[in-house]
Amino acid sequence: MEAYNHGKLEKKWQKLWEETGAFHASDDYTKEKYYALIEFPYPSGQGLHVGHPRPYTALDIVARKRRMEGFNVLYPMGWDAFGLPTENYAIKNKIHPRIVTEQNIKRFKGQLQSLGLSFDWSREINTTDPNYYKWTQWIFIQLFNKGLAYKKEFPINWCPDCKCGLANEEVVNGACERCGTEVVRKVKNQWMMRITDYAEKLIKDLDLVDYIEKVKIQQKNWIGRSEGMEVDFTVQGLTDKLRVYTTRPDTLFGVTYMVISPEHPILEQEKAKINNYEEIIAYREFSAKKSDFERTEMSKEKTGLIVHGLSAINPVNSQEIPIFVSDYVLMSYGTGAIMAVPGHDTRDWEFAKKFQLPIVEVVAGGNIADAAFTDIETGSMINSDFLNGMEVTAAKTAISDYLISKSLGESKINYKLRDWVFSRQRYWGEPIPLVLCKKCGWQPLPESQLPLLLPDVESYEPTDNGESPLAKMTSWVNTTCPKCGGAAARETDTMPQWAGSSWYFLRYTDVNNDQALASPEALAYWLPIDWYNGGMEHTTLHLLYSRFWHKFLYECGVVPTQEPYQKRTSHGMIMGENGEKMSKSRGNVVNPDDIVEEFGADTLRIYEMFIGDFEKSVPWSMNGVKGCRRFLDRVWRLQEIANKNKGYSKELEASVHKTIKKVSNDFESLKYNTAISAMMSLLNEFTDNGSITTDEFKTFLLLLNPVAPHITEELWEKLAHPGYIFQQQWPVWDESKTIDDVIEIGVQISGKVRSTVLIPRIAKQAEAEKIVKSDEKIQEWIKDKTIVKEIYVPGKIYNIVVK
RNA sequence: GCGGGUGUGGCGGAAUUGGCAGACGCGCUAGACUUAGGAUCUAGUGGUAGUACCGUGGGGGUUCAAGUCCCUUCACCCGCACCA
Repeated sequence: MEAYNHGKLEKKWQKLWEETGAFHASDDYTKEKYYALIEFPYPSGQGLHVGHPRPYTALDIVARKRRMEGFNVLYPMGWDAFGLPTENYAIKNKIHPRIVTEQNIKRFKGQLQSLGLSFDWSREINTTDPNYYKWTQWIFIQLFNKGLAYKKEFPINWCPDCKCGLANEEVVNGACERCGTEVVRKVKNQWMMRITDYAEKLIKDLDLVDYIEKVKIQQKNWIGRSEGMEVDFTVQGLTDKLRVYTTRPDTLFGVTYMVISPEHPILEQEKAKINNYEEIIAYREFSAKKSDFERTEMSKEKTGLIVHGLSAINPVNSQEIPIFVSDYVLMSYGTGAIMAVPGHDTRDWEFAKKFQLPIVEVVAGGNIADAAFTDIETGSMINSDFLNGMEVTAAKTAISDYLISKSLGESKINYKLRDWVFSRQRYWGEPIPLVLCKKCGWQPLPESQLPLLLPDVESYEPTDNGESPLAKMTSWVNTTCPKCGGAAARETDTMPQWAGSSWYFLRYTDVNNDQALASPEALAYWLPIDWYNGGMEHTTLHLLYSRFWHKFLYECGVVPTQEPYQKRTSHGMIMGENGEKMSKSRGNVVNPDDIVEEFGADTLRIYEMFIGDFEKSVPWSMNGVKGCRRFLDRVWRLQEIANKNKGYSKELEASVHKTIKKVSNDFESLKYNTAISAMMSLLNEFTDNGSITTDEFKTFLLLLNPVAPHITEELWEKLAHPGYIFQQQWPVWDESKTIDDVIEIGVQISGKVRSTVLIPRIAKQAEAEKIVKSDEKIQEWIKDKTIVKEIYVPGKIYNIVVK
């Protein structure tokens, strides 16, 4: 028997798969389809990380199994190639980002192909390809035409190092997600996406899909829906009311002051009446200078000051109350003004303590001298006139009805979700296909002028004044208005990286279409994506953005489904051997190329699937890799004990059927580790048995094939089975054969296992009792004891309680 | 602070409805074969003081029976963070 030469054999089969187009999805729309998708990678300069193959292999297993089950499978791959790291690298090394991207993709693709992943490479896409981003631009124009893309003066998160604006989602702990620099506020004129219009649908339609629960919860938390009321407070001497948002209208009688945000417009409007206006402006500037991080840090200590000259009237008890300015009230949420109920809101309580404001108890049940009582489950209303004695929920309804009937307020739903800042002042992104005409305003390019190509520039370095590098290209910027033909200027900001990834899964269905982003037939056939796997870090960014675009395209009649992804799962990270995150600086990075070279792709694939719970982070283990290689060596040596007999032998039949069942089920439910352990166990039985039939060997190879496609293909060929293994049928199990007639059950004495007995699975109480009591050990245990009770659970346990 | 999650051998991890805790793999120990072994094979491997007892973060409870259910408590991880 020749040795298991993984290098030679893996290349051989990869070449054959490629030449025969083995994994190309068919355009035969009459077959039952299956669309499996993994998040396409950003082709970074570092090359593939051992974390990448984990999800790719997991869905490769599903894709390969589905093909064997007769489905027409689409399992595509592409490149999310716009983005900052490439641009930064290009600037540093004076190479055009396009060249850098090409090089990186070449490397990534070679690495992925060496893993034997069954991607349909004929459908490869690249977000930086003009034929692709033509449609990204086209979608942008549709959004613009429907008023969902708009330009706005907006204080954005600005990274002084990247010289670029960031979306809220890209700011982590007040620092830039990419480079870690502290983010500052900067007011800029930005393109925005009205994702907030879809807030309700983005929450509600989670009911239509099968996502792992934590993804749904995170999305809901991020959108942050809250139900409450807007209530009008009269300001002394003004006709305009001061409107607040509250989720606790029931505590209205406990309001002892109001707080408005330092940016609240009333301050500007009524500055004549405000005696300490200068002081307030100084406070506003002080707050504005604080970074997000400082704001968070300082949350322990409330700051602010009273607005002299303005006071408000509580609409339910006509009490006059002071108005304060404080930056704990945000202009960007609700109305930028709150009614303060220090007795029942922690922040108001802290503020009231600091400024020695009265604290009134309106919900009995807590101790408001020590802390605000915020519980809404227990407690009843006091000091609240007609609400007294009611439970909180009842009081909410009563006060709402009252306020609405008196036109003092109205019900209101608020969301934490903000509109999506869509502009980037960077070169390496999709140009925004709009021009600004002095006469006609912002005008979209006609479709015939798409794609609007990213021009070659002399220098693509970001500018210090915060403008895109494209702004320097006057010959490109100056153009004519598509509407009136007059002089106009192009938008010079580019789109964020999230743009290209918000719809890429649509393009895979019909990659070469130049009439539409994909044909309606292709979309109708392939959508929705049956199984989408990706990282948890994309739950609030990519997943939300792409669902938003998809919903928009659904309303435009472009796509046939409300939701893009039917099922979403998520994988855990692979950590370094020392349990820390893999990074160059920690020196614990494992390069997949080295593993493929030394042990083979099949070993790497098995290892990454066997390493642990797919959803959890796990440390890398070189010894674990070796163990998986040993397993494949033993699989290879099965040749030595294979005989020519057909069918399953009596000794192994039950185990084979059980293993088919376990592996089939586990592959469907993210339990790749136990599927592999089941195959290892079967292999152990095979070797213990000393001989296996052709059919036992065949079944084993078929089960292993999705995980270890190369070695199984080779052994299939060596055994002279007809065809290729990837064309075979997935094995089926006979349920009746998985059930043993005689089983071993534990026998307990007073709840402790003292012996085991072999017993017919369907044995009745009397029969079981006879078998159990003839067991020597048990006889010893029950000797001289009184049997109090006997419990027999067929197939499980026999318990004798003695005294 | 809020939301979500996790605690099981030396390590990664298994354990349908409560029903033999530790599958499978690593590591370790002994032996075999070897000039040699980081190869392969065989046997063993939760702890302890060897027929027993103790063991699933800690404490309490329900039950004939608890890793699994209930109460309580601790530790760690992830996400959000003044969202009224």
